[in-house]
Amino acid sequence: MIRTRFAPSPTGYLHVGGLRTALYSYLFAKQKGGKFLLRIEDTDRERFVTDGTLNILKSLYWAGIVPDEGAQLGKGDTVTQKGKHGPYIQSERLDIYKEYAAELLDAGHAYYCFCNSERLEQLRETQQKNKMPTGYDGACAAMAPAEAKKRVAAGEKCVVRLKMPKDGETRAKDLIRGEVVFKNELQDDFIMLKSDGYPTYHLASVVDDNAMEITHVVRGEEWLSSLPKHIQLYAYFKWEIPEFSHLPLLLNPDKSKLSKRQGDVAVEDFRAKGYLPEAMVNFIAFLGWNPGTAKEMYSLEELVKDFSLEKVSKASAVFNLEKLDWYNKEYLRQMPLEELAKQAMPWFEKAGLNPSPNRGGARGGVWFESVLALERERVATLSELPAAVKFVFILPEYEAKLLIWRKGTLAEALKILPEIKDFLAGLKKWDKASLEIKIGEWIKEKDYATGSVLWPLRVSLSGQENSPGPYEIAEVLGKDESLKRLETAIAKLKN
RNA sequence: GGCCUCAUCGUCUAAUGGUUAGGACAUUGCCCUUUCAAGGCGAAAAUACGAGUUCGAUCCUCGUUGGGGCUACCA
Repeated sequence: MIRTRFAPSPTGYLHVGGLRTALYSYLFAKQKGGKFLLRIEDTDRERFVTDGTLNILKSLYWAGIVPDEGAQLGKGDTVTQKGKHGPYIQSERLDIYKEYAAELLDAGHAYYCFCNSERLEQLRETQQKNKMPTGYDGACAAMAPAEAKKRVAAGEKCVVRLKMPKDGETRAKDLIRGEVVFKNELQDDFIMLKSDGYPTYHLASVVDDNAMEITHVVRGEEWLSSLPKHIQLYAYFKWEIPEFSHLPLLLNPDKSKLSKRQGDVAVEDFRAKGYLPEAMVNFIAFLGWNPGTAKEMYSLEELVKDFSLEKVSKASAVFNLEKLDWYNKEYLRQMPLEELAKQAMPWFEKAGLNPSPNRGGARGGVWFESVLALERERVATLSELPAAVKFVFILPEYEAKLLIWRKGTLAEALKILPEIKDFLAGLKKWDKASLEIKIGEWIKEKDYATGSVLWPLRVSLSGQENSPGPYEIAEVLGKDESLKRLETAIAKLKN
């Protein structure tokens, strides 16, 4: 049984890079009929953020990535846990890490270290100055275990370091990169248990991945350098080593490391901007992976079918929003109107536009859908929708000269607008299709240039230079409102 | 500085030891058209550089350059 995990730290929000890591991990597990779990790595008490876990959970669920096991989003926005390998929150597993650390201590694979940060800092400085590789010099490794124990018992502050072999090399397999080789002489004895009793990432993640029976570790490339540490831990514990996949990182448009300074990096920011989860997932999935076919639109289900870790590219990818906009537009167009109305509703409330005014007669709630249909193909995000259709709710202020077609004249507009208004007033059927036919016939009969009628008509109805066509606007506005707006336009021209 | 790692159009990427180096987004031209959007048909745009292997390298090897990661009692 394949088991993968996503193991974020609750330091605030879910990063888009994290979303991709979670996604790839999820896709791989689902494709193989395995399980995807969520573990919370909250071993850094300084960076801990209270609602961090909740925020991550919300973003993950929003994207449709729901863990089978581990931390879950519970009712009423709470964090719950599910599964037999728990707890899945590392701060609740402190005793477990201590036990394993003790085991390594007893076996002589680890030792207490009493060096203070001043000494370590100085050591690092000298090493840098002498162009030496930096790292702990192993000073405390020489201390007799009995003495070390005595000092610990006396309450002296200390950490626990792992003894790393200093000769030969460590070879590891990575599903994306192939074999990776590290020289052991460069490996220093790293800290696995901090002086506050919390484990570092290295110890905690290895212990947990083993305890939670993780078969495939999918994580960011920033972990590649510490892979030898983890391999050594597995070796000392005599545990089976999982398969590793280190994903390439995401970059800013200037190719620097993706940062908050150069734009949004939190998944919740994109959600707040009105991006759809389908678009976000599709876009993120294609940053570093593609099926090798021309197929661009992929639902989460389709990704589960076609995704493959081996096809993930090795090079880091620029996080370029232009394509996200395109994806979002596409999904906005594909979405059933009823669903769009549901999702757009909060945005209209926020904009102070009442989405269900007593308009459109018997059509009632369907009216809102027809309003959205007007502009859905012209906006990139949900958040742009209210402003785009505001003209339906409130006729914008506009200059009289806007009513004059670029190939027409004031006199012409002044002549045609009242005529078309009278003609429309006599019509019985008021839907887009019949309006289009009737008005078309009328124009032909009168032998007017199409634009000389449609332009002023459209501007009268929308009050805008750019807008959807006059027939569809007229249908949405209804006959009374349409005629009223024509009246207004004519009055404007006469002034 | 040291170590690890990566390198195809502006961006995401496809491809093979022999191709007109393909697609998508973005840009742009034309068409459609009352405007905008959409749509249709086009255009421009890349194998970082230098050696080597080879009849032939974008592809294999080495080097250079450039980017990124790590180098924390952060993850």
